[in-house]
Amino acid sequence: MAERARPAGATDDVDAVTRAVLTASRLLVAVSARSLAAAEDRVTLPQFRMLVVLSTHGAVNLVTAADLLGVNPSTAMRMIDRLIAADLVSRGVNPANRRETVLQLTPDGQRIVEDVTARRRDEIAAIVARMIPGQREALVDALTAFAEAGGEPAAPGRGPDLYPLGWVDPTASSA
Amino acid sequence: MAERARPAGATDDVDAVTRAVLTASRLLVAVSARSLAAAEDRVTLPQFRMLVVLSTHGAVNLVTAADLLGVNPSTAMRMIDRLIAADLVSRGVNPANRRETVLQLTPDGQRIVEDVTARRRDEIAAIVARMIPGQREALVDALTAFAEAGGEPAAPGRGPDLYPLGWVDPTASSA
DNA sequence: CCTCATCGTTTGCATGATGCAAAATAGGTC
DNA sequence: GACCTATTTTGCATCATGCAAACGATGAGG
Repeated sequence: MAERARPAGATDDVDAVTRAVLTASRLLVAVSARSLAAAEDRVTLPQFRMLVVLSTHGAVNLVTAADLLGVNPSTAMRMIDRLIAADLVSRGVNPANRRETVLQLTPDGQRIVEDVTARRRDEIAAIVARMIPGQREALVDALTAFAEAGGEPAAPGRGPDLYPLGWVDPTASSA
Repeated sequence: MAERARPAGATDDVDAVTRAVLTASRLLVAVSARSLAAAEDRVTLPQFRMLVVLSTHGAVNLVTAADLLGVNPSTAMRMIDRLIAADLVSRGVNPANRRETVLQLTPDGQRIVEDVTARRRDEIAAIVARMIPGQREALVDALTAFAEAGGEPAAPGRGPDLYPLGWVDPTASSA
């Protein structure tokens, strides 16, 4: 819609950028999928997402974890059961409020998240390293402008950089 | 790994770009998630992925669809059953080879894919439209260089532009 | 023609993810 | 102590998933 409603000049402009964004998007998804692949024989994708949530938000109770994940508490409940059985998550009782549980990653669970995260960072860094320095600077500026236009907080070094991690791409398989 | 093994100068450079890429990545996932939301009360996410496959690859048989989706034929089988029940996909018999089926989108199925695709394009176009023209050009160049460094084919106008469409973001919900 | 290996589809079985609704449990109020 | 609320847990139903086996159609040799 947005592009169709304009004279040809501005249209082609926005359209070209959109196409470039979509292509880059495809690459990013492919990178993430590869990073994830390593962990997929230990946990399912939803389980990994739960690990990410616990990794970024530390000790939380069940409803909070469910909210952060955007799923029903009952779903989170059974997922946690399985993760505990796999020794990736621990469940304790909040001494201040005995009706709440306290969920936390075990060292094993922490390590899985770190491994995938590191792998993804490395893959992106490797791609970036193949660009010439001038392109790198330009990319930072361009992406920063894009993220700002899209209203995405620039995500400063907030810990171990966990972001859009844990997706599935429908078309990546067809590539 | 890749960054840790270098002196500080080059490291910070690559690191800054990596961070920018990850931020942009998060935005792109958020955009896709929003585009998908509209369709999620009609089909599940795996079902939508199947629709995308059928939309891009036209009439295919079951094993092909399963391969494109990266799932077991039995999984694809039952998914197709449900999509047929919802009148989003049709199943016929290949007259040339009666042991093969021919799967195709119904008009309804086609429309769902088109709606989500259009919504996503529009959202990205809207973001791009908020950037100043100079930034837009720079973004195209930068992303093109990035995609090339990552070995992603620049995806020319190959039809209705279907790409990384249909993911799930573990951290998007926590934003 | 009949038989057999093969390919594509389908079904059986088991596990995980998911949501809604209801039960059980713990905390706080009057 | 009765009552309301928040949290966890369980019951039930549906979808997604893979592996293995059964079924059905093709095509090649005999």
